Amino acid sequence: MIITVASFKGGVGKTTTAIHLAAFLQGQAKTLLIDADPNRSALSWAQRGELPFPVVDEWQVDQLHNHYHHVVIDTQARPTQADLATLVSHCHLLVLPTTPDILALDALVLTVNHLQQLPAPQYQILLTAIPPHPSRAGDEVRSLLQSAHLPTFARGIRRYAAFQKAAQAGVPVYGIQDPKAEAAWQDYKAVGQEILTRLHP
Amino acid sequence: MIITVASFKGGVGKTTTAIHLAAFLQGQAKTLLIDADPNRSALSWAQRGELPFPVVDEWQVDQLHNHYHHVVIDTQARPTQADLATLVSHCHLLVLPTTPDILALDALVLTVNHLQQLPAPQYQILLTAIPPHPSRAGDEVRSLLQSAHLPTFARGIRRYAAFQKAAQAGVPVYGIQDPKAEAAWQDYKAVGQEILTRLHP
Amino acid sequence: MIITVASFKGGVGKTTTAIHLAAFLQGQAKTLLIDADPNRSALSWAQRGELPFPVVDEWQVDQLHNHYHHVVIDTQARPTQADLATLVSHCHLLVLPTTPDILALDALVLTVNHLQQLPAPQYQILLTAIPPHPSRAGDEVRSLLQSAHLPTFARGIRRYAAFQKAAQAGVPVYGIQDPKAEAAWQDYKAVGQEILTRLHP
Amino acid sequence: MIITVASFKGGVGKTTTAIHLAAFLQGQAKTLLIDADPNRSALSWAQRGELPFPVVDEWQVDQLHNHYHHVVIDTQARPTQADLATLVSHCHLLVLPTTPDILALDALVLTVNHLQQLPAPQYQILLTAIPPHPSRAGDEVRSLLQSAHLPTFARGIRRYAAFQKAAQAGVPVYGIQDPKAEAAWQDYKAVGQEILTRLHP
DNA sequence: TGAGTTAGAATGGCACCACCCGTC
DNA sequence: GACGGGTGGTGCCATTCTAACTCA
Repeated sequence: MIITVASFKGGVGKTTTAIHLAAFLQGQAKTLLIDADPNRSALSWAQRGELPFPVVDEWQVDQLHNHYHHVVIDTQARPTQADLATLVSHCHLLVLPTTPDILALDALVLTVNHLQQLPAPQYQILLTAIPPHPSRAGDEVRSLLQSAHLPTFARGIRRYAAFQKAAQAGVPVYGIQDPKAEAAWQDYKAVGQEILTRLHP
Repeated sequence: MIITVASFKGGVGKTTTAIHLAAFLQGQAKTLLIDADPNRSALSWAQRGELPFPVVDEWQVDQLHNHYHHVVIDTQARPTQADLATLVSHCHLLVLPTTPDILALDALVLTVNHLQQLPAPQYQILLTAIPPHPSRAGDEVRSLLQSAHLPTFARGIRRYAAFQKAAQAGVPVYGIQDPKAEAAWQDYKAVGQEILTRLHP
Repeated sequence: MIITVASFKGGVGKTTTAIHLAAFLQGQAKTLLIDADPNRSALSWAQRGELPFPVVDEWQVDQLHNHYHHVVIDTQARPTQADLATLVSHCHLLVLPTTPDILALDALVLTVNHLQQLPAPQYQILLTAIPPHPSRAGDEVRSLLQSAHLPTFARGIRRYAAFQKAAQAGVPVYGIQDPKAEAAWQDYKAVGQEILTRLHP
Repeated sequence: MIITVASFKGGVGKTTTAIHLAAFLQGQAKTLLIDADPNRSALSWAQRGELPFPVVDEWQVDQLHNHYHHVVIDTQARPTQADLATLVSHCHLLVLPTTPDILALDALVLTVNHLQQLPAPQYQILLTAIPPHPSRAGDEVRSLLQSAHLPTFARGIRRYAAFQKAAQAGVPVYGIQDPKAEAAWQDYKAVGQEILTRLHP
């Protein structure tokens, strides 16, 4: 199973999402994370600590990826139209993380417009960095997306300082000392479940 | 005076910074904002409401920019090394917004490394989206940057929902109804002052 | 029903206990609190704000107390042996608040020794200001008291800043703005229940 | 030098203060602690373990106290006006421990009112059982006392479980095994220093 | 090898702040 | 429109338990 994570805009938790989806899938079967983002964020995350799956850059892929059951790809931000077509055609699901704010939604709309010109694109939008109650930004954006009939994960990822600590420590969020680490990990586990039920009903 | 805003990573408040620095400079003299980001975030911000200065894309620049005293340029994310050289050589100050988190700092280091290979680059780092007390992420990252002798604005921009509302309303942050709108605007005004005293001591 | 609150040692929550037991009983029937402590703590508590029952000093009692169903008496600290005998013989239950520390227990032992020389004294010990987990001071002292066959309330009162705020505001603890106000009140409600089931089985 | 410790209200650390001031003074010269509190808390403290100075009750005083350079007296709680006059006139300094809460302050005000009717009373207020950060109860009460021009020790005594352990073990706080024992002892040492500089400038 | 010492995990109370939603 | 209640995230501290580590 190949999961690609992409977004037009940076800073929306693309790398965090790739890492934690890979961590979830690793719980099911051998998983590989390919860091195709020129910033090499996922690689430096892995370098600072230890992740339960290997992380490689896109040049090391050929000799490896048929040893793995699942592959998660962290792509560069702002893919071109052509890039998008390639991405979509080579994966089972394209995950589009976005924060619940106007600027990110703007960029999301551009991406989706491009996607919908492709034949039967498999993609799903993931709301990330959702601010805590009483902000309703998360709910508002979700219902907005749903009313636009855009495929969105039912579960979103809340904004927790635990994710920052995890990035700093170089581990998945469940590996750090934080009162909200468990809740943060549950969010990604729920999203991982949604992916599994979508692709293997 | 030409101010360029750039960053390797998206989602760090690049567009917000460009808009509010332009709003500040407009208070001194006629100012133009050039939106050179392919996402056209600044343009869509302007389109949703009204900004006190004109916003144009990079193709409309030639016939305009000598009518203006100040020009702020919102560049695309992830400029190449060559792009950076061009940006730096054509402006009086390069502003590098960054959020106080590891992933953004990673990208910042790449940018700065590139910059320091250029002759006498004029740039300054701006901390944005600083989480509220009791988080000390802002202070920690600032002292980290200072201990690395990187030029950093003394004032940072705090994370306020008011900025989201401003983006949605298409106005600068002082133009919206929000208890923290004033504080948010003060942050950018202080940064604008720092720029003025740096460039016109 | 007449409840007397007494202790050899001050600072163990005697006044707080008297006030909150009266507040609980007021929920059942008309209740009067008599402040017989020379420090007049209960009266000054009532004066700072508003309590749901009247508070009077011991000189105002005669003309009043037959209008009330329940009477709670806050006595002075360090009653003499003779005082104790009088107290016990004129109430249905003597409540002895004590904090879970050695110095308070010392004083408690003196009180209890005196009490046990009286015929069939009705009294029960209430643990107050119990420090939070992981301190086990509360549990340790409770089992110590039980192993000495001293009648002790099953529920203790935990140490919460909410009680201080309540004293300052002049209201019962449920009347203030504090995240732990509800838990604090539940403690006293449970103790009140224990009293009711003891006296009206 | 004769130091008397008194308070209208119990449970504010009167005995703990007397013991630790005596322990401090013992470091300067031979010191005697007179336990005049009917609860005999200091005596039972001494009995449970070993203190570096003798503790006697008020009946054993006559034949002893001229052998000692310093004498600390732990008085009973709630002295009458007459008691207070006697206490003040027979000591060099009256130390009034109080916890930073409204009920204790109430009692303190009564004491101070009585004191100020005496000629040139030498007394100083000591804040005890100060709750830890982030509570600011200690600071608030101290500035309140200072704004009322009441003589207050600059250093307060923080609330530490170490004091309970010390009482249980029958030793001064520095004699027990506890991570905060040293900090607790420093608090009293600082207060002792303040006394010395006040009385022997 | 055993005992004392220290380092870290876990827990809970607390204050602060940002945010939304009522009321006045 | 300002103000207060309510909610939730975050950091900090005190405390205890456990585990590792040192020293005799």
